[in-house]
Amino acid sequence: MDNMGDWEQKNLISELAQGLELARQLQIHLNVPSSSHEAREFLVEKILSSYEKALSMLNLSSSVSEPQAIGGAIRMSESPPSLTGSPRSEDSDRELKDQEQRDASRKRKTLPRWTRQVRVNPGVGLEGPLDDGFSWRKYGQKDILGAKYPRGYYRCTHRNVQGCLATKQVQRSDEDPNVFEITYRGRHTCAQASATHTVPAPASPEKHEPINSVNPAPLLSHQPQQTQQLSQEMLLNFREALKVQTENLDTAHHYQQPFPSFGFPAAASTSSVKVENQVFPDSLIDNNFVGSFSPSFMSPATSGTNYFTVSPTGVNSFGSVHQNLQTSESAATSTKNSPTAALDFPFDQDFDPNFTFGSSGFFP
DNA sequence: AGGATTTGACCAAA
DNA sequence: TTTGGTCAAATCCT
Repeated sequence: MDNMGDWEQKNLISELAQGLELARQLQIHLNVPSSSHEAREFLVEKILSSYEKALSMLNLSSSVSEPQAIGGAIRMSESPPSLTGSPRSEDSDRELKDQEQRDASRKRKTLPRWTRQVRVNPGVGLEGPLDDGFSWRKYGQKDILGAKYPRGYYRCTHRNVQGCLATKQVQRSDEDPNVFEITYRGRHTCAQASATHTVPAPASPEKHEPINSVNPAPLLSHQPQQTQQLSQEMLLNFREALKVQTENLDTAHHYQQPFPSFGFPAAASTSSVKVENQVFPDSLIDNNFVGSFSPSFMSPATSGTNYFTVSPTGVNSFGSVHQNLQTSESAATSTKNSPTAALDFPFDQDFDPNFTFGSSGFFP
């Protein structure tokens, strides 16, 4: 991206101003014994997210790793240029196939990737699918050598139409089935992403997605097409349920990457996110506390790990109930429901906070 | 009917 | 040659 647009600049200023205001509020709260711990926590989170968001804005405006890759070296071969989304013809398809694959490979190398680990608490039933605001479509599943569970591959639903190259891989941990490693690649360039950031669309409260694929019972039903944003109400609830504990707040040095989106299991009571490859801003949880819808960022865990826990209560707030638990482990390739759960999270979309958690069969 | 998911095959990187 | 990632036809679900 080039320069920051006016609106971006305004957003940045507004974000910083908000952070300031929140800090003041926090100060007030600190002096008021009656103020609840939770309220303070919210404020802290909100502040962190405001600043993180501001940083990311700055970062995005100057850095471009992904976009560049996309537009430059990589070229979009994906789909036909047409934005209509019309499927390409078979013939041309064939012809393009080779090249596309090659390009894809190149992309593989070029696009930034980052991994997060999300822990889901089994306790509650399941997770509902939360949407991160992005729509993901599963395009493959593969058994990975040495891994107990298959890895699910997801790409942005708008790939063909808008050339959005964002993809993610969801791998359930062998050791702890409640932990999912989500690897994101590429930043969302689709309208959805931008739309999200700018204006949080009203989300449809129901976007629940089935979360897992591995459940014995195919319950899922909804598809990821959902809309992306959570309603404010949901966000609030969610937020309340979430507690972010940041261990390292260094904000990292760079927020260069887009945020991954990960889905969150609804049921999860707790989830921890860890950024492994560098620098990502991790932010995450948004707090909608003050009305801003902006997603918030958690702290980047630079080296650390960010955990965010979702209390069961929170889960309930989402209300999504998908109980699809499958245990599919063995089924290596069978994925049943896709996890595309997108949660619209309050994550910032600017960053691409997409968080979708696809669960492909992960939950027990 | 349209769109998403499943799943075996294909391809490239390691 | 092996393994991971993607494609795409078949199938499933709304």
